[in-house]
Amino acid sequence: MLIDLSENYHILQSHFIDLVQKYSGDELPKSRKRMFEAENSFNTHTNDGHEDSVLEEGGSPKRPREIRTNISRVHVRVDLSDTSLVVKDGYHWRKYGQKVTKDNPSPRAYYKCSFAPSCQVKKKVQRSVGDPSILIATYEGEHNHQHPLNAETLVSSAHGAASAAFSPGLKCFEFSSRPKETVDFTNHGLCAKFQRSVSEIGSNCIEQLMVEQIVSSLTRNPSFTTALATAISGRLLSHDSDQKK
DNA sequence: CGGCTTTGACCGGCGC
DNA sequence: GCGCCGGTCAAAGCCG
Repeated sequence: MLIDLSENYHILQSHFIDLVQKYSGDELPKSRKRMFEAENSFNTHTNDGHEDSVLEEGGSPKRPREIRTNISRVHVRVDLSDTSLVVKDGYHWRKYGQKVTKDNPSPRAYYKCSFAPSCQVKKKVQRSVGDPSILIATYEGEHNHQHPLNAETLVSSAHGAASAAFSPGLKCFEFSSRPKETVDFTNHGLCAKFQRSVSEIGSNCIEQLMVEQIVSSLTRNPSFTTALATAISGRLLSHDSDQKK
């Protein structure tokens, strides 16, 4: 399992590097290119917790900027008449700003997690330029507390995009890498219903992406690998002692 | 009264 | 150095 996890991680990493190289040319407008690079640099740290950026390896060494972690994006379909920039994901957010950005006529709202004072997770919510009925929520960082509504679910252990995917109240989740694939979360019930929704859509691709997201999240989490290694070694030790008996 | 939203001001990074 | 722009701050206002 560990080998599989590790291989999947490296496959994902090489795919990502390919994408970065593909889009690092002059195809994007300068402002968007900058945004693209900044956002991707947040996603390119290694699974041992170091913040080495793939872009920094090949790019300019100057700019020892703050590198934020665990960027994930959630797309939520809302009523067009609903002008509030609110994405209900179960967490408690405090709005601290709103701004109209250059590349989008609809304002962008800025939120901080207010459930725990020490939690530094931020969220940006803005309507999609192409489809105003879709709200794009960008999450930065990871919560250092359990989910307020369903601490018993995967949410408390999965990170980043995966935790966003399992958050309750979402009407729709969209993988950032595949903008056209959406999963209906209108009904409550989380994982079981999520799996049912996936099968209803009949797309193995979505399931595969989900698995990849979770694998990526778990392999990034050092405590998960430590716990897994401890569990395996404990099981082997007990198996040894059983055999000796 | 406390928590939240609104909104103009301010700050810092980046390109020219 | 200057201007643009995204992100953040903080005072004022709103609401339960």
